[in-house]
Amino acid sequence: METWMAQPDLDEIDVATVLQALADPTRLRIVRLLDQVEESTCTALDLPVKVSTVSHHVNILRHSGVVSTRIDGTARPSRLRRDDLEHRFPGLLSSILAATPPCAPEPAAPPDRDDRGAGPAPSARKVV
Amino acid sequence: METWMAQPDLDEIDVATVLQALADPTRLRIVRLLDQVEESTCTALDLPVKVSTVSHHVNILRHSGVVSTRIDGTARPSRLRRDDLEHRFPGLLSSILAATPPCAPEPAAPPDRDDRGAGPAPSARKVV
DNA sequence: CTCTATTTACGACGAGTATCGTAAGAGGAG
DNA sequence: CTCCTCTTACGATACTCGTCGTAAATAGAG
Repeated sequence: METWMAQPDLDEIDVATVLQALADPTRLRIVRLLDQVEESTCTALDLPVKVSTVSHHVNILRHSGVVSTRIDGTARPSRLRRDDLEHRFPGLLSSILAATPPCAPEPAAPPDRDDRGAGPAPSARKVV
Repeated sequence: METWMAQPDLDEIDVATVLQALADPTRLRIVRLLDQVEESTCTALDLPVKVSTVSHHVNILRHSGVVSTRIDGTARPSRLRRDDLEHRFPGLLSSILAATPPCAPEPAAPPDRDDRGAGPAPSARKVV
């Protein structure tokens, strides 16, 4: 039987907390990496910060409900809670991952350019 | 001809900047209010902070690309850039607004400090 | 048992920022 | 014109938080 670390239940996930968790660049990068490798430990993640800092960020991501962490001996591999987040906030995580250019290998065609319908066009208006 | 304040162009909107803008509770509340009233000035928004602070937050929201501000005499009514955001990050803003109840109580984050718990598997994920 | 590798808890420090009060522009009313 | 309201720019302050180094806890290997 696999053991997991404590994490918020599905209906306990707060959108404000999730946004706060995803607001940090390092944490957003962790989410991007986990989107690619599916599962990884703190030391395996290639990040420009120390491992203790990575552990701190993964904790925040888990407490916010973004990732879940499994206990495997001394290792703590984490993965994205894709289905949970998609069920709770449909389209949120997917749009964030799709819109992230730096490490995204362009999986599919970018969003079609349907020439905005009613959006403000700053260039066509007087801007102060 | 309407005059608008400077704002980032559609393809200049960065998802990390947007997430950082939406991470603040006061700004998220502003977004919620603008979702209901469609357009409002800083003084008209009912918020527990001073007007100068509201203006500061609206500036951040505009620079991140979340809202656009019109110049109407001395007034500066702002509104959500719904179509732009939907076009750039499909499903992001809508999922956030859908997950945020209009009169939601302040989410006091429960101090779930049970990190090393190695507790039972989360009920949402049945593990072996 | 000892030894080592992995992870996290704990302070501590520094940068970023949310908030405020005040004051200065800007535009409408009289 | 003057007066008033709305908005924002500017410091100043307090506080959150991202980062680090160190140490403790855990589990596997020898």
